[in-house]
This record gives sequence, C-alpha cells and structure tokens, in this order.
Amino acid sequence: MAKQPSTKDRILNAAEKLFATRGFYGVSIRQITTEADVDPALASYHFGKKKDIFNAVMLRRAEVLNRERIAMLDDCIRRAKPNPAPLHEIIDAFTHALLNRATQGGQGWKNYFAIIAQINNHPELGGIIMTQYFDPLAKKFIAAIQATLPDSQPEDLYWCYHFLSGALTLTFSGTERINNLSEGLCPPSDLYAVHDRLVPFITAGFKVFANGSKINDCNNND
Amino acid sequence: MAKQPSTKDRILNAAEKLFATRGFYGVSIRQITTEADVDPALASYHFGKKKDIFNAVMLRRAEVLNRERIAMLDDCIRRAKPNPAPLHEIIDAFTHALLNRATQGGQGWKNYFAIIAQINNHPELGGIIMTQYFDPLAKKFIAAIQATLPDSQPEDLYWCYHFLSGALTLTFSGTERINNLSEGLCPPSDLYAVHDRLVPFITAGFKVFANGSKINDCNNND
DNA sequence: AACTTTATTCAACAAGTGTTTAATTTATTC
DNA sequence: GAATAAATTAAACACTTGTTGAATAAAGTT
Repeated sequence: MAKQPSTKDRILNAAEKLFATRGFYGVSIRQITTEADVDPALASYHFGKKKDIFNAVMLRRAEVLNRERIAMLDDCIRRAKPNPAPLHEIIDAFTHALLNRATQGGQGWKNYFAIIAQINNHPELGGIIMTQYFDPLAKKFIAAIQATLPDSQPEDLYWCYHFLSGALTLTFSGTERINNLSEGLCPPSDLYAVHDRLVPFITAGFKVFANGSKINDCNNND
Repeated sequence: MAKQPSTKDRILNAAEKLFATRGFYGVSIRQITTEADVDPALASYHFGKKKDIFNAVMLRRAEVLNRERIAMLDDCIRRAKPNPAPLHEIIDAFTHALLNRATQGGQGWKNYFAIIAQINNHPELGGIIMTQYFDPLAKKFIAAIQATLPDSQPEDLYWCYHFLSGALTLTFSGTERINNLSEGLCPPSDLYAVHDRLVPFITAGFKVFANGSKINDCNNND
C-alpha cells in the first residue's frame, strides 16, 4: 500500500488535473483544494498566489523531461561522430521522451502534456512560459539540425521547428478530434502509432529546406 | 465616417477580442459588455448564456471561411481534371483562405484565429467544437488527397492531417514564441513567409506515405 | 394616434472568487 | 520534556461571478 503523497504534491496533482481540462482561469483554488482533499488556505501557504501554483505545476515535470531529452540528443550526436547526427535521429530524440512519458508515465503526465498543448497555443502565455521552460532545449536541437543540414537557412529551420512544435503539442493535447474525424480509425491513445508517423513526416519536411534555396522547386514535381 | 455596428456585433467583437487573449473562462460577461460599451444585461438578452455568446463568435466567421475554402478546393480539382489535383495545390487550398484573412482581414480575424488555436488544443472542446465546425471540410480535403495519393493508407492520411492541423493552428495562434526563439529572425506577423514554408513542408510530409508502406524505409537514407 | 413589439437600463440576487488573519494542532529541535 | 518551528484549520474579508426581473425608452405597425 503506497503511502499518501505530501500535501504540496497532492495540491500539484489536483491542480495539474484540473488545469489540464479547464485551463488556468477555468479552475478555482477551492476546486483544487477540494480535489486534493485539503484546506483552501494551504494553497496560499505552500505556494503563494494562484499563478505560483501554476508555475510549480509546469516546473515539476519540465525539469526531468528536459534532462532526458538533452541526454538523448547528446547521445545520438556522440554516436554519429565525427559525422553529424542523422536528421531522423535528432527528431526522434526531440520527441521520444515525450511519447514515453505520455504513454507510460501515468495520468499525471498526460495531464501535464495537455496543459503544455494549451500553453503553446496561448497568445500571451505561449510566448512567455514556453520560452522560459523550453527555449534552451529548442536551441540545442536547432543547432544540431543546422549541423546536419549545413546548407539550410536559419529562418527555414526555425519555422520548421515551429511546425514540429504545433504538430507535436496537438498530438499530446488529448483531443478526440482525430478519432472523430477518422470514425474510430485513429485512436489518439495509440501514441506509438503517432510517433511512427510523426518522425518521418517531420523529417521529410525539414529536408525540403536542406539545400537552402529560396525558390520552392519542390512544388512542380508531383 | 463608418456607422457604429449593431449591439449584437459590438458584443461579439468584444467577446472575440477578449476570448482570444484569455480564453473562455478567463473572460467575464461584465468585461465583455464593458469593452463593448453596453449594459451587462444585454448579453443575456441577445444571446442567452455565456456559452451561447462563445458559439455565436465561433459560428460567425466559420461560415464564410469554410465557403471560401471549399470553393478553392473544388476549383483546383476542376482545373486538374481528368487527373487528380496536385498535392501542393490541395494543401494550398486548405491554408490559403486562412492566411489571407489573417493578414488582410483585420484584427477581428486575428482574434478569431487565436481562439481557434486554443480550441483545437483544448482536450474537451477540441473534440467537440472543431469537429462540429470543421469536420465536413476536413473530410473533403482528405478525400481529395486520397485521390491524389491512391496507394496511401487512410490512417496515415488522417494522422498527416492532424499534423497539418497542429502546425497550422499554432501558426495562427499569434504567439511570440518563434520570434523569441529566433531572436527576431522570424516575426510571426509575416504570415506570407510562413505560408511559403508551410505548404512545401506539409506536402513533403504527406508524400512520405504515398506508397502506403507500413515500414518506414525513409529513415535510412540521410 | 394608439398600440405592440423590441431594445435598453438599473438594481438586485445568491453563489463563488483569491487571499488573509488568528487560533490550533502537529512535528522538530535542543 | 519543554521550547520552537512548521503545518493545518476555520472564519472572514471585500469583490466578482452569471443571470434575472421589473421599469423605462425606442422602434415598428396598424
């Protein structure tokens, strides 16, 4: 019988769950503390303001996630030396830890990714929170891709990263949209199936800009 | 001097603006009616509940947008006959109207797209509202792609559509993230630059699945 | 002009908001 | 075991929430 988590973690877990489905403004502190089975005043006592609870929720998992992803990137760069790392391995290093946690990390991780998806697409918070927690990692990945595609233009790579980010976060948002659309053919819970398609999809997209040509000569050959 | 819009439109415009930056729960009816310079009771009088205001905001622009996009798709299919339409033209038909409105349609359209981006990545609403307003259109596009890539697997195409949807909505979310990340190199306001990259990026991604092979032989040739 | 429908205003409602304060319990340290 | 610190509780704060009802004004119709 597992021992009960600490009060702080109970609050964070409850907040994570509720923020995931209703967003920051859609959740009250009393809802959080009720879900955590804890007195409302303890939220302020342990974390301060409501925004501080949210930041604590973000920080808790971002740290372990970024450590894993950077380790995977460094590993695939080291294996390829003295050549640059293969593109699809870089993309995989970027996405693999996310997939793994989302499928095997339990409901808490699913909730966390759903929040990330919302934040990433939020006009105000996307430019602040995502920048704060994930930009150092993003810069490392883009640098690795630049090394693999030496003739590519930086702007092109930034935009491709942006497309990857959008495709990825929507995937982890937990929406039933793609399941509805495909009439049950594509259950969003099957994240391994997604990953097997996402990596080649994104890899091919990046390669379009490998030669750095500004004119899109790829449009006329299908 | 343009005459003042009707009370209903004033409320919808104010709601659209505020929902775009703070989401459904982050905006109160009093904030909306203050922004619209109108009595709070008029919101209930004209629309009913708060959710009805939100639905009215969604519906207003979705109708004109979908009409335009379907017309463009039909047009490019007709021009290509008796051959299937070229893939990049289908993708362009899917995205072009969005780009046009986002750049030349004024602030109201920008606000609308920011809301769409949030909804699309919302775990509850994404599977309901997006399905409701955009699934008929999505099915037409996927059918057109299927005709162009006859050997592709339906699941693959649905997932590719999903990636397109994520990349597209993040682009229109109005975040400053990619601008921060690129240190000013990629201003998100330059949506034409985005479009010129998005279409070839997505087109290349779809083509990976043109032959329908389940094994990703594309991974070993870079 | 009289009447009816539509639109707008003002006031109020009960319930919920984030946060703080002081009192009390539990845990830690000497 | 007494003194100190940390954690928890209950109550209250002033304020905002969505929505409604009755009263008033404007517009439309015979």
